[in-house]
Amino acid sequence: MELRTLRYFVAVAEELHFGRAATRLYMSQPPLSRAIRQLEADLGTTLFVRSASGVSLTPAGTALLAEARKLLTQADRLRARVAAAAGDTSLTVGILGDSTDPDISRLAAAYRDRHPTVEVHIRETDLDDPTCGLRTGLVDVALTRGPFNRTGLHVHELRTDPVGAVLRADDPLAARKTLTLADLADRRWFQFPPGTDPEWQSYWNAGTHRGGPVVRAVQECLQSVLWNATIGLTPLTDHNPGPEFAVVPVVDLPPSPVVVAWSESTPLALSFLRTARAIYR
Amino acid sequence: MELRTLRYFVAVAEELHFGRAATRLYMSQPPLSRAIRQLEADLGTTLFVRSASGVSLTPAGTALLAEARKLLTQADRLRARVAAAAGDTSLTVGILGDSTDPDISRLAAAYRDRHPTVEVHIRETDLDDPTCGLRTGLVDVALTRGPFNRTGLHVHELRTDPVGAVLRADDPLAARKTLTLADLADRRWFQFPPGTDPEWQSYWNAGTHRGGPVVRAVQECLQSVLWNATIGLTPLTDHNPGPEFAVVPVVDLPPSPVVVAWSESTPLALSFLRTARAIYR
DNA sequence: ATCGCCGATACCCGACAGGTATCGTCGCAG
DNA sequence: CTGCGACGATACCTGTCGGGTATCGGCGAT
Repeated sequence: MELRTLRYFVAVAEELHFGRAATRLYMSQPPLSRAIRQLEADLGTTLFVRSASGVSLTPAGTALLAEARKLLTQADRLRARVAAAAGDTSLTVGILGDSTDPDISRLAAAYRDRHPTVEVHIRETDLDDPTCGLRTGLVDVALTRGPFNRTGLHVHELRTDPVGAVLRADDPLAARKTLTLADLADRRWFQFPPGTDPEWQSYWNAGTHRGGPVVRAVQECLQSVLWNATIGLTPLTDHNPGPEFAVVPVVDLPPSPVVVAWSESTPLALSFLRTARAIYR
Repeated sequence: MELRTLRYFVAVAEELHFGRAATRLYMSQPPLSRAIRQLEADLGTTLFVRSASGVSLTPAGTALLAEARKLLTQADRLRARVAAAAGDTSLTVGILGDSTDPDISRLAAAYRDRHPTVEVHIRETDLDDPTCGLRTGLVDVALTRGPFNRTGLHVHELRTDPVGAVLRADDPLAARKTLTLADLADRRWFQFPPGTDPEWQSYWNAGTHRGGPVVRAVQECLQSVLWNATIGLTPLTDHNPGPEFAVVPVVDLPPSPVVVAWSESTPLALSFLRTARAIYR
């Protein structure tokens, strides 16, 4: 019997529906069903009555619901007490300005939830510094994208996304299902400001130097796509930039990694890494 | 943060020594160290000060010790409440008379601990019924050895032990490191009473019928070794039968499985299986 | 200076928690 | 009564993680 299992149980007991509970828990239904069965085996008792007309609680299930809620809130209190005893502290997180990833808000919520007394400062940075100020000590931990020069930094890869080109919706290439670099060879790309990390710069310009406007932020990049014949590149997530744009996968670009980076392995930095891994699982 | 991790933490905090805590938890030291580090990362705080002169608690660790103890006792209470709501019930466990396995007492302790309100009945059975009365409904679940006729039964294998021959300490073969069936060909073996499960009988007589005394229990078998030139077979565990005997591995006998068997998959039977698997891990 | 204790590290492996695809069953509508 | 949709269960695959053994490194004691 673990706390995770009890959280699963509470979700099912509140929804009285395995599918909805699974959605709420950001997981699929079969492992949830299995976990509940295991909990039943663990406690030696049936907790739910599964019938075609729905799911309901047995007496033991009702008792468990009350007890599990108490236990889980006490577990939350435990976190708070330990954090208080550790002395309140603060953590500065750098994120890239382009991060429109919906998971980020989930991560922020989860981290504040697990570490309520830690003062979290968010620092958004321009596109020219993928380390978000890690080296200059401006931030303790960065949630960003690779690749960049990682000497002296710890880096953990969370996920990789394929990369696509951002085009105006009326661009002749916008209807294509996929693109290659050759299709984009005659377009102007954007440039990074001087001083930008070379690995990063080379990655987003696909290896060669392209004459185009200098951009510092995603918005500038998009504007540049709208007003010039400029190419924008963006990771392909399920987030869409807007109806006036089309995003088409570029098949011969390597995928772009989402990473957590930090320079000092303090417990707080590691705790951020930990919840990030849990969210991006 | 899971309950298991907190139990680990409490053990280390009480012993202030990773090695001793690991022993107490029936595990080895490295995974314990790792689990504590993960807990520290999870909470975002250092919990122990590791120095060559010993391990001590940080303020956060001290706070966690108190809180974790409370949480764990409440978790135990939760089990009890759910069991009470489920209505008290009873479970009859059959074990083979020969089970001198030290894990069995640990299993019994763990099961009573996890299911305090379940009335557990133990029924020891003779060597002639490896199912311990499962088929006749005398027991709900059996902790026994294979192989036996398993039609209509659910069987889960916990472990397999190699098999050895029990000899008098002054037997000429007693000094050997290993034996083969050929070495034992001229000895008399024991016989099982009529009605014994055929698979079981064939296994412990290594396939052929051997003329020898009929035995019903391990003690009879050992007496027979002492007083006749009879061969006894026994699984090789770290338990020793006594100084007047020698146990020598027989290399050409298949190993003997320790199993849990049950006929009705009731929650209580499954709960017994679950704790057995946890103990015999 | 060396030895020994003890926690950390490195590495391996089996178990398990997660996923997708599909099934079985029951209620309901036509 | 038959087809269909909803929903939990089952089957199966895969990556992660919790367990193990072997070994290292650092500090204290003799």
